[in-house]
Amino acid sequence: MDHFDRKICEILQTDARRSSTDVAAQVGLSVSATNDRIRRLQKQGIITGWQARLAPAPFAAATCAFVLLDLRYEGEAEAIAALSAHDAVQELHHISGPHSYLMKLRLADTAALQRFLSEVVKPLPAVTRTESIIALDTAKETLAIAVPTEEQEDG
Amino acid sequence: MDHFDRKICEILQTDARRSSTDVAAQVGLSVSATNDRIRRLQKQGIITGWQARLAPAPFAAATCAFVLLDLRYEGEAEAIAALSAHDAVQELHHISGPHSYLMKLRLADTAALQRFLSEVVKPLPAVTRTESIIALDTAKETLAIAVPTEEQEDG
DNA sequence: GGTGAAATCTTATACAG
DNA sequence: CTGTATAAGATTTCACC
Repeated sequence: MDHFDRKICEILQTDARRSSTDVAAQVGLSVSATNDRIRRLQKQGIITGWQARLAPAPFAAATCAFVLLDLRYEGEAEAIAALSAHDAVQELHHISGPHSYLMKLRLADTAALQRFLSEVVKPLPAVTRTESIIALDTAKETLAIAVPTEEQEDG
Repeated sequence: MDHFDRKICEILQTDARRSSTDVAAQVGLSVSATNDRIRRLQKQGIITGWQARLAPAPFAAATCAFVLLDLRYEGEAEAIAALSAHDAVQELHHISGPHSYLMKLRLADTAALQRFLSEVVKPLPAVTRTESIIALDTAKETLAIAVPTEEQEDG
């Protein structure tokens, strides 16, 4: 993980379809060295995947909601596995504070949220309570992380 | 937006680097038709971007936190713009319920969170109160949305 | 580690059917 | 939309530093 790797990651995070020729020119390495590094970054698990971002609206996923979950210990693992398997569930975090988990959902509308809660979440025996928060508007939504330009003590 | 478009989106959401030849073979169209569709999907704003997913740990972004923000109306827009500009801020949603906004952060550690709150969030005049939630463990984290196989009344 | 160039493979464009 | 042809461009491989 040197300066070149970070620059490659930064470029590909923004535009995964940039050609190696292009990336090579921007980072100041040869095409073959750049390709080697991209392959190595994938193998090391630093680049974990390549995805096209899709607009939610055309796929009936315009409504974003967060659900705070209270869980009892018995059945917790099963509940988390079941929820993670749903493709309406975009995020599922075990959290600090009074609630157990925070779940982010993408659904067609509030009716679909109601259906998801009553048909998927409520039937899980571990779930004792839920608290839903609707996202009225989203100012920012990305998985991109900051790629520092200077060296760090990680990786 | 027909069956072919949805299948193309589904494939590219999972692997943005799949070659057109590959995608064409999987959806059952010619390479030229597939390329035309990919270009059209981008132009229509259905495919909004291409990104490499990066592992947070090697970039000192291993800590994920959610911050509930209470804002007063004056200066709200400026505060949201300022927070959105930060690359530690991955998500920023205007939400229903007692709090105004929900913000998702990725930072090196809790010390960095403390610094972000005191140096970036607290100085914003619109912010009246914050409540931080630390993600102890993340079971699922994706921006992928469900691509229904059947026709829908959207787009 | 890196380079550069040839060989191979992929993609883009255009057009006939 | 399919299929083909051609041109442009990308990737891989390899000899060499």
